[in-house]
Amino acid sequence: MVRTPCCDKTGLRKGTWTPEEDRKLTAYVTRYGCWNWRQLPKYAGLARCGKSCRLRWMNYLRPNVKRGNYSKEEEETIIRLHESLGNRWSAIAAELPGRTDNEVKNHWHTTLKKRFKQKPDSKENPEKEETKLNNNASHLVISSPNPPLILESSLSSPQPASSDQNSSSITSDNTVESNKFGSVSDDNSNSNSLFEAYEVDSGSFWTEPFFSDNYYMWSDMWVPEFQFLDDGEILYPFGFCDQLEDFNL
DNA sequence: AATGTTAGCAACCGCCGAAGT
DNA sequence: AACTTCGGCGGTTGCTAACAT
Repeated sequence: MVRTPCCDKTGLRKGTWTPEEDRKLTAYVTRYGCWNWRQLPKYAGLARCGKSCRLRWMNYLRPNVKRGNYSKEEEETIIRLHESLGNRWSAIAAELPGRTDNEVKNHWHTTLKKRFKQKPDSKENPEKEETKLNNNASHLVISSPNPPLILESSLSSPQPASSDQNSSSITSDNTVESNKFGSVSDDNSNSNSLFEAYEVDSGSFWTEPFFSDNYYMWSDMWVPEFQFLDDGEILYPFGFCDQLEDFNL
């Protein structure tokens, strides 16, 4: 079987993303969604392979991606799930709202593994114990922790991570389940609040991100005035959500 | 201050399974 | 059934800032 290479070796950029590339990708995905990652860079005006765009969006640009220090609870969750699941980083990350598999993996390798090694009774590469995987369902039931955990299987499209404010996650069957981190914060001052407000108002944003009648018109697409801050945060413009609704997104 | 080493993280690579043709 | 395409995943690499000498 011959597979086409994921990257055209000629003319495609590699390496660190520039703010301009971030802006283009964010603007495009925000408006049109990720209808086809391989085709997307062409329409978004990016000299990147689709995989690179997907990775950048999922791990960095996507709204609600939580960055910065891990809480004690998050670290304990990673350690506990790693004991149960092994290196199934996407499944572990699914239990940590806002964290990506890449970030969880990095944190494990850079921090937690060393700490883990210091404990003589810890298992470095534990067998995957008693994981029951239902191939048809979206839930993975782990019977070792008590109470049993129900993990979402990896989602195929950009899924808004649950907000810190409501400490809940949206399951694939559109039910909302509270997560075990529990504490509800009243702090609405963080920079994600604008986007989160939009998510609440428009459930179709992630499920109907693409309208086919003019998706090809990237050259005249509306590009909001994003501000990319030094720490990686993105400030969405005032009225951004209203404008999205005007586009029937 | 200069150089070497380490840690942390962003990004790439290659493989796999699912879905489509 | 065979092949192709795509999204997703985990392993790995390479860059850079921080730290040590």
